[in-house]
Amino acid sequence: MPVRVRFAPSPTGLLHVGALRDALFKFLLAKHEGGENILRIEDTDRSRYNPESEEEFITTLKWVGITFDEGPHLGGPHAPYRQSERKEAGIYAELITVLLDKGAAYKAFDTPQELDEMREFQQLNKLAVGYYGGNWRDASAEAVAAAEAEGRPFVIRQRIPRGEKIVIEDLIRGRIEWESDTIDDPVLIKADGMPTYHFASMVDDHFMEITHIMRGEEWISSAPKHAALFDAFGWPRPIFVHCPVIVGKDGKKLSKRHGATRVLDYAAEGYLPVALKNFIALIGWSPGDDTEAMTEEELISKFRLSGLQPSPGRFDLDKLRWLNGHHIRQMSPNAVLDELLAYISHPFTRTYWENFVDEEPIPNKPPKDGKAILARLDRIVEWAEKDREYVLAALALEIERVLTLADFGEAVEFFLVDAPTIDPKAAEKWLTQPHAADLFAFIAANPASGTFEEATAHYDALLRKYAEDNGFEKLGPIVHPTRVKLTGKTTGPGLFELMAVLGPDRLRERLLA
RNA sequence: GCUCCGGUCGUCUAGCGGUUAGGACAUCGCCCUUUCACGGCGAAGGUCGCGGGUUCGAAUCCCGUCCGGAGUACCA
Repeated sequence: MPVRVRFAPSPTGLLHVGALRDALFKFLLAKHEGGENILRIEDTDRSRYNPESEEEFITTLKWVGITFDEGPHLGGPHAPYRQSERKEAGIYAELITVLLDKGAAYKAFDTPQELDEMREFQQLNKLAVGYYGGNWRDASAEAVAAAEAEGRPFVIRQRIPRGEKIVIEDLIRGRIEWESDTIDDPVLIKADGMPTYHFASMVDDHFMEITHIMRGEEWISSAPKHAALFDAFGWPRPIFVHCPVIVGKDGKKLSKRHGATRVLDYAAEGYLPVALKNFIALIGWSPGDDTEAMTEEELISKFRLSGLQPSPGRFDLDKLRWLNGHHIRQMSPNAVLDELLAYISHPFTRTYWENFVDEEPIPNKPPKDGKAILARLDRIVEWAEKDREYVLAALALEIERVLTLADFGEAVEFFLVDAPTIDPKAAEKWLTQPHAADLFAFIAANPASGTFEEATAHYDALLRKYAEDNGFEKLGPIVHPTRVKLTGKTTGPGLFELMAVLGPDRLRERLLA
């Protein structure tokens, strides 16, 4: 039987990294097993419904490269893929009748106030809080009929069996069991006629032939209800896989309060989809050996359910940054430029930086200025149009000293301006050297020609010759002033390479300025 | 309160009865070198939450305990 899994988000807001990990594991499993990955929208809560949310999901998933075989945007043999539409189609109404007829569900007419009082009483008496029968589980048919005749609003609850053990076999955690008496009777159909997750999701999983219910561990508590529901219908139970969650720095469930949890924010900050996938996959999963940096193909070929781990993991931004740098370094300058151009023009990159407020500026440094970051990136676009080869050469020199796509803006800036902004401290130290003017004139008078390699070798030899002729034992006093004059900075690519890329004209112009 | 899940260097992890407890990020040092990176090498960092067992032998199995987390909605 082919593996079939589903990513079933509730369209209430943004797609955050926790949900992404959930989606990623399923995607990887489906790909690895040659199975199917299904997208289903669980929009049964009308009060929390957010119409922009579904688009956010589709955009994010597309950016990150998680694909589906069936879904609302794709169609498929089990359409519709939105629960609100499935409700309209009468799927749940029909099935709840089956349950009612079997006695596996019952109507409950409790008012909200009654429910509140019940919980208050339970709390006061240190009892388990929940609906363990209430007034309606064992109500007579007459009482139910009378309440219904009065037109009183009701919900339909699942009649959890009593006095039994409910056992599930979780693929990651093994056997988990509950006394059924500790499981409360969940609402299956709300007063507005909409099904709850507990009902709609299980029904859909059954009819969509889902083989593995993969979800976050926060669902373990409701697993016995779900198992009991499958049993009540007489349906075979799918395999339960309760994945560990990703938690924030404080060890609590990751939420919007922890800052950048929106996946598209990572896109906007210049993280590569492959790096994000690689990183996210490594929280809670490991290939079993020591490999960590993986391409998407490797991720797919190495992904096994048995590599899943039970304990929650923390989100370590440093490691993401390292991995992102690693993946950037795997790319050719050409591929980097294409990626960069796409990145810079993405609407979410632009809105992110335009509205960026640096909430945690690095001490002693000015806060990050989003608009300035965008301006630098735009310079790359501009130059790529008029001189792609030049930009490519500049990128090639910076690839190994960059962690995100956004970093390229600053890294490459000095190549793309008429005159570099000189760091005052660097100028004070190196441009005040007595031999500086003479040195610069000497270099300007001896331009290189030929290929990049030849030019690099030329400047290498040239500066060494200057050092020798003028009695400098070390190259530092020659190299540093030149670097500051040409780039405005004390750090950056090898000086000779950078000179070769700038070329004789720009060199002369900057040196003699 | 009740129910369940989890617990190996700061962080992510390997480990499945016999390992000097391995790797990665971060940190520090050295090498490379014109700087910054990259890369290479190395160091520091873990009494495997704790306490009992079982065993010749336990991070690994059992019991207890502590701590952390989740659920406890007509949300998912």
